[in-house]
Amino acid sequence: MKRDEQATAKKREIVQHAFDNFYDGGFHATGVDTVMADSGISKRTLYKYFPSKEDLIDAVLDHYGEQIEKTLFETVLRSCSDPREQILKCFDLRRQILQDSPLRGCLGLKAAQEFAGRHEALATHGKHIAFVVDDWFVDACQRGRFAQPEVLGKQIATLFQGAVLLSQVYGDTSPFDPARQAAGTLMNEAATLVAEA
Amino acid sequence: MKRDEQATAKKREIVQHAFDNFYDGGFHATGVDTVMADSGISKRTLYKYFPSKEDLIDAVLDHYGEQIEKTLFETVLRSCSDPREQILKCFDLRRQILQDSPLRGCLGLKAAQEFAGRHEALATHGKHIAFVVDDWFVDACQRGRFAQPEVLGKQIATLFQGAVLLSQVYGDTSPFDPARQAAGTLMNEAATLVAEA
DNA sequence: GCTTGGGTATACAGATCAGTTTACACTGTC
DNA sequence: GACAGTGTAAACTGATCTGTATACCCAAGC
Repeated sequence: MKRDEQATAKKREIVQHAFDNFYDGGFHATGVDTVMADSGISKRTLYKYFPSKEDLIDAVLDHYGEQIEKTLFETVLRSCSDPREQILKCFDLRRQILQDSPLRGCLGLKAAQEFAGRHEALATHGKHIAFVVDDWFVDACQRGRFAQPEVLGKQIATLFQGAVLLSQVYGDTSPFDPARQAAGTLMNEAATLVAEA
Repeated sequence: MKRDEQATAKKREIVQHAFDNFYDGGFHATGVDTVMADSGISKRTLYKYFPSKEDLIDAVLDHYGEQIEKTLFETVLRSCSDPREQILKCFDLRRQILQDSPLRGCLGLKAAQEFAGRHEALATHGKHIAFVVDDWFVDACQRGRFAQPEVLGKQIATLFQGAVLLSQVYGDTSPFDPARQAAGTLMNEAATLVAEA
């Protein structure tokens, strides 16, 4: 393996471990030593790739954002073309991703919570992911030609984020059942309104 | 003022300040020194009333739980008798409580997030408040004789908690608008199902 | 008026954590 | 085979945080 390939591979590996460590233990409460021990790398190497803990957290949030955008939304867009089905599939796929570790919630919101008023750059980075989710559902509702797509999109996004959150509280993904069903009901209602008009 | 009265008053005062400090800054990231400085008390006094930071956090969570149960739910129950109106009023009142500081989210969920896998007692205490919210909405839906009250109650609770959460992200309480509206739509639908049966 | 409980101020111990530095080992390239 | 780049291991600095201990102050109650 070439030097630069090795470097990016190592970097990815560190981010992957840090991702799990921060996700499970929180950003403040998890020390860089934990990440080091878990990744099996020395402190010097860690600080070579990531000049500060802040940089590492930033990379972890990027990784999470990509997971949401690529693994969730892009997969859903490829799987079917009907916006209504896409929205419901979003609930199913998010639930599946969360299945193995339902206690973790949303890392973006976790960052937004922990860094609010303390480190605005990282808080904003975390919030950005929540905005992406909101926007995606609004966009899907517009493509589906529902009545009041902005309102409906935000309603579904609220159900979606609420289900992720409550999965953390309940320790399982059962909150996705009523949330997904509610999304369906709201879409039916919005479709009826359009048909009547 | 008698000694014991003074003592409980002082304790309440400390809890009130600690409540704001932890709410704004997080439990891990906020030191007892911050609480001391903000309350204007010495470290010795703090540790006389609360033998450890854990005890202080526990008292703060109790305070928050009481605020939710008394200031929110009991007030709503007194204000009107129709369960449907009570549920909608819940959204309005929660929004009003959050109005001055919409960035804070739910303290119970904050505790559940921060202490998950690190301090189970406090994590459970935080989660308990979320369960209370869930149960209250399910109970209200049962009193309202809606179809599938358990499902509807959990759907409304998901919207409610999601709105609190997204208010934090958006920095204002605007997410309550679509969430409240969605709760109304879902209740209409459930009432129609009952009427048809 | 003296004691006693409650208070402040502050220094301190012990732990933890971010980040730096030093010393040393391995490996691909010329 | 020398060398530069990359890695580990580990000691160390300085800051921060929880919790304790010491010394002193004030006001209520007998």
